[in-house]
Amino acid sequence: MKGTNLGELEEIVLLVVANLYDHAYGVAIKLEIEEKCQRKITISTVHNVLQRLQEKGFLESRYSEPTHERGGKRKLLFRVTKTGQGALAHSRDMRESLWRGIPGLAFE
Amino acid sequence: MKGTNLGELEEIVLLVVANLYDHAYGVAIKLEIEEKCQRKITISTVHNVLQRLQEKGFLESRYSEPTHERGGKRKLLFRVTKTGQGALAHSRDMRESLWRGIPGLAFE
DNA sequence: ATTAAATTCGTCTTTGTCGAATAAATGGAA
DNA sequence: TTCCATTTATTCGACAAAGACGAATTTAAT
Repeated sequence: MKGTNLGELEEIVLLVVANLYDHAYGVAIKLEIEEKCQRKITISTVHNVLQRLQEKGFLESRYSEPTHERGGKRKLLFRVTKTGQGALAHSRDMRESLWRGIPGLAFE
Repeated sequence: MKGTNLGELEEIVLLVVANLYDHAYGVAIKLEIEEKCQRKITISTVHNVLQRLQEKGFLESRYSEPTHERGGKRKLLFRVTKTGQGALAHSRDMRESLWRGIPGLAFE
């Protein structure tokens, strides 16, 4: 499977990065996941996934300037690549088609 | 994550079982995945996932009668439980809300 | 017996998860 | 003004869960 597919958490992280647009970095992503997905997650888990997604070519990153505040070191900002957008769309389309194929009786 | 969450493949298998309604067993599920998801998968992978989904309470199973054909041994037929339906719906709703939250600029 | 359809077993890779270590910036105290 | 405690962030190292496959086993028909 290596490289091509999106894991369950990987997909969520990708979507959340897109949601945060210009402000997607570790802590913000962690908080957004916990709020929008009702799910606890640690910051190291988030960073781990971010790194793998970048290696797969689904994310790219750049450093921000340090912020003028206590401990405000530079952040690693992420953005979804075209490839990443494609993977997300593919995954969504596939699932939508599966949902459409479910006969009424199956869920009664 | 154990028990509660749906892995990427687990979700697909669950949806495919729902698609196949009364005819969901190993081989049929494998073929349906390959056709609908454009993705190669072996029969043992399918069975492995089916078993895990059953242990999690998302699937239930029963044996069919042997079919009257060469080597036609009884099939293990699967059906999505109420719990499974709930997990699928939850997963879908969460992703839909994330998609809605993506600002136009993010994907330009 | 041989062949065919199906499921189970054992093993390995990839993803998911976390705690602890490290890095960089600020604000005070000596 | 130099150091150190504190704060915000990322990286490292280890392990658990999920994904994947080949080989073995079971059961039925020829």
